[in-house]
Amino acid sequence: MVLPRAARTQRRTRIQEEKEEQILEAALEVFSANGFRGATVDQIAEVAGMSKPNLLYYFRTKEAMHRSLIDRVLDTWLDPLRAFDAEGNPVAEIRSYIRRKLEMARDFPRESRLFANEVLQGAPHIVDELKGPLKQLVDEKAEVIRSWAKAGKIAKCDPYHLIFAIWSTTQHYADFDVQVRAVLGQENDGEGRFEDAARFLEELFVGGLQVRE
Amino acid sequence: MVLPRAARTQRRTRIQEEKEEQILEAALEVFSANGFRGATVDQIAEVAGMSKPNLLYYFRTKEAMHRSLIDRVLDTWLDPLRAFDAEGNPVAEIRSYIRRKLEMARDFPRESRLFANEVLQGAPHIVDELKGPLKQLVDEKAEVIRSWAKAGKIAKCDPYHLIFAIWSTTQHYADFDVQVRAVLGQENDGEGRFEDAARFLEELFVGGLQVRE
DNA sequence: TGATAATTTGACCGGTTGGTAAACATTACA
DNA sequence: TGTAATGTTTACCAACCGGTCAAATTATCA
Repeated sequence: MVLPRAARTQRRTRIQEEKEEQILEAALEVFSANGFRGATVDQIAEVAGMSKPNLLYYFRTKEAMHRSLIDRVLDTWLDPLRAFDAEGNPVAEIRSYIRRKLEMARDFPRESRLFANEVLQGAPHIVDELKGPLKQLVDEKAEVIRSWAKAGKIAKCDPYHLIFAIWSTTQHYADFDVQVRAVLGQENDGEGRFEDAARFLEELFVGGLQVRE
Repeated sequence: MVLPRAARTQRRTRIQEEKEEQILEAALEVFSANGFRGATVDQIAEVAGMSKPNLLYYFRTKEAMHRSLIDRVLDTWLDPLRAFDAEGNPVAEIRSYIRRKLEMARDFPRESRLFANEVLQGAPHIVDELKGPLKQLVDEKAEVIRSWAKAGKIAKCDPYHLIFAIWSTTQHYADFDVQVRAVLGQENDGEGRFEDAARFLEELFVGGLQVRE
């Protein structure tokens, strides 16, 4: 029988497992570098090392690949924010949130760019997720930040814009990597750059959120 | 004669002037929303209100339109940074730089997204400009910031990462607009949001750069 | 081992896309 | 006003793209 993947029963073959992983890896590579429209199925197939019809045997459409990737990324992407602990020390929590986000930008730049591509072009596939689960999570954590400010543990500030600022500054190193490299030059291209960025951002946010008169 | 636009003599017709403007306006709309690959010439022609061959009479290729736009944007985009004055008051200079960048994100979001799309996908058309003119300008201004830090007027910090942080936080409101809107909700959608962002960012950077023991 | 299900491939299809050719229309200007 | 240059349109093309199909190959397991 030649049932499409989605319609098959629970049990997944070893080959299915492997090939789907292979495909998603290739799709991530291609989508993140070219956007949804800019990526071609042939290209993904080539990177995945298989023929196009073979690829389409596992994912019936280009959209299906993309959705599968987006869902996976969206979920793990928010882990650092979920880890934000209301009971912890505010400054330490913010500091570690920044560092974790920055590590993700360093270790998973393709995932960041996949997401950036999507949002930049109006987030046609994920508006609902943004307005639903994402907003809900941010609302919740914003309340935590607000309570810290109220208790005088950090400066009074708009928690939403604080979160946006952390997102944008950290993801910048993945999404605008080419620009960052171009401006900084070849020297200091590896771990040093990451540490410089981490140090700067931590001081910026910790200093900027210090309670002042 | 039917010479292509680029090969014509100096003098440009009134019609050329008008139509090229019309086309670039349409191209900006379409490119910024869909990326280079995602945009189609037909789409641009429709938005510009003319037939595709007519459009291609003014810009011989899709690339030519894109390049023309990118060149224009790249130039005006750096104006705020050029205005950075070594002689001015450091805190005031940084504050006004942030505000100006944020105003650009508000007033020219399409230009910001055009640029973001380009860089996100590896900046294939503008790597040279990034490594050349852009790097040079940033190097120059970084030196100014470093001198301020040395003179004890602001906290010691990596000037490059400071500039990246200002770029990313401000442009975020143009590039990730959909996400920002989704998280903040409909209420407070207009000028208020802009003012909130401006106030937050100014305090963040001014506070973060304050000289401390 | 053999039969059945799962996997892989080459050939192909209809729609879209960037771009062209050439005829037609309009404008500028002597 | 006449005419040459400029501007516009219709019809079209070759390449590409997402996806299908049926036949061939390989894996699974009774």
